[in-house]
Amino acid sequence: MSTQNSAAAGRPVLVTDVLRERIVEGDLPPGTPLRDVALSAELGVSRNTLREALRTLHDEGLVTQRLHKGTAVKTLSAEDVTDIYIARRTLELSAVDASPLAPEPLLDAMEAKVAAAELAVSAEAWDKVGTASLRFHQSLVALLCSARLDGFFRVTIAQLRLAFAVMADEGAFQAPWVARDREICDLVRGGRRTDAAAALRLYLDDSERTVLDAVRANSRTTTAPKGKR
Amino acid sequence: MSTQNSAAAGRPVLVTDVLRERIVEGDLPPGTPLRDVALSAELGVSRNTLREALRTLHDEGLVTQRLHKGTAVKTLSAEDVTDIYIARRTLELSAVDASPLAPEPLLDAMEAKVAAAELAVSAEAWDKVGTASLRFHQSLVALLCSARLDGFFRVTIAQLRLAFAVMADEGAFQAPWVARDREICDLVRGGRRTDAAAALRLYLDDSERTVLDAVRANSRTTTAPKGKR
DNA sequence: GAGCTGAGACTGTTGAACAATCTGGTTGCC
DNA sequence: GGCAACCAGATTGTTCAACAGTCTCAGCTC
Repeated sequence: MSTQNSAAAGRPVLVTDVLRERIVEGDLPPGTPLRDVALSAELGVSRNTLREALRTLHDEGLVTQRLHKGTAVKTLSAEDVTDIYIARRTLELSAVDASPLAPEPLLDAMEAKVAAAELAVSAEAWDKVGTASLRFHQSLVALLCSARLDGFFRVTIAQLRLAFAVMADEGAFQAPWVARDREICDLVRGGRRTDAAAALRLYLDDSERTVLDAVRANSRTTTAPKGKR
Repeated sequence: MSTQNSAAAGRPVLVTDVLRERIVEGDLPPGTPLRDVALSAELGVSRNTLREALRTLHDEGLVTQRLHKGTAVKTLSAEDVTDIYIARRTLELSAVDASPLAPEPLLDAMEAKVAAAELAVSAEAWDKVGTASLRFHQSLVALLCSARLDGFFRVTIAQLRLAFAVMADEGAFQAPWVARDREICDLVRGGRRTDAAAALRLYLDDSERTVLDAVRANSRTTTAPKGKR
């Protein structure tokens, strides 16, 4: 039902998309080895095409490749998380700073993302909330009007989802984040740049702490007690 | 003497490096078609390996790939240039802002890059000056202490060099930029963040204007007068 | 029980093959 | 003579089968 064959028969870009989806959705948890013979058979493409897809995912930082040891879904280290949050602070705070110059449609799009996240919360679709919230932050960065920064941020956020995948996302526990998204969004729309930046900075600090705790807890359970592999 | 064969026989990562070097150094000017059969023979690798290298370069934005039309060295548009300079402003200005928190060795490294650029100027090695100056800006972004931002900036700068490659880099014409690099570097080291940011902003504005003019002039000469392909 | 050895599995890379598509020139028609 | 259809060569996208190099682990020896 989940791992159907010939799901992506055809273009290699589709294979890449399928694998990326499975990875960021947590279907393939961090550490999972991606063996090309098995995967190429499962997806109905040749080994060469699959290897091209894996290389793209490697360039995006979603998998690790070691010579003659193959490919595996990347396990985020604590250093990775702090690195990612430096990038988030840099881009998102710059975006808030540049928000007065942003074209109106982009601000509308940003507001729409917050509304979507709030909708997911009220519908108690907890598995969708995290993604919806990240979409808001993506649309925040979009205020900078740089396709390159957008692309970089998208990849970075995808990597961050690797950490989310190992977190126990226990329902209503996520709702407060969306409320803070709304607060930041409204401050930006109201032109209160300094306040928005302050709120965003606190948000990112708290978020980083949460993710770091989860990653550290996960690294302990997967290395110390059980010598798995 | 220049296009030797078996120059990169071996690993595909080496093939990628060789091609990237040739592209950013202007050896392969923008628009040059990269035909895989010819290139794979020239570099002494198989077509499959070469195609993997081309895919990586595509992910880095150095070449364009269109279905059934193959790969060609990317020609930077005016939109690309403004996009790149938005990214430069975002990252470099953030770096200046974060410079008080940067570890001392990174500040030393930054100063060393400026010194290297000045050395190239006094040696009148004009072909090296542009690269040396960009290395200073790379080391400036390094103050942010994020490997991901470093990598993104490296790729972005490599794309910018596509524009440099089509510019007539006529010698001493480049020296003033290095002097301004020195000014910015000293302001950063002196802890005068605001002044450094102002100087950097003016620098980037002027630089963007120069590159934009060159790109626009180039696009006119390659489309309007001569219907060259 | 520690260290060596060999078999099997997997990866990295190659070369050849084939279908789909693009390009440029030629042919035929008006 | 001009224009459209068309055909052939070239190039790309993708697949397949093969082989050498490397890693892993079980079994053997001491």
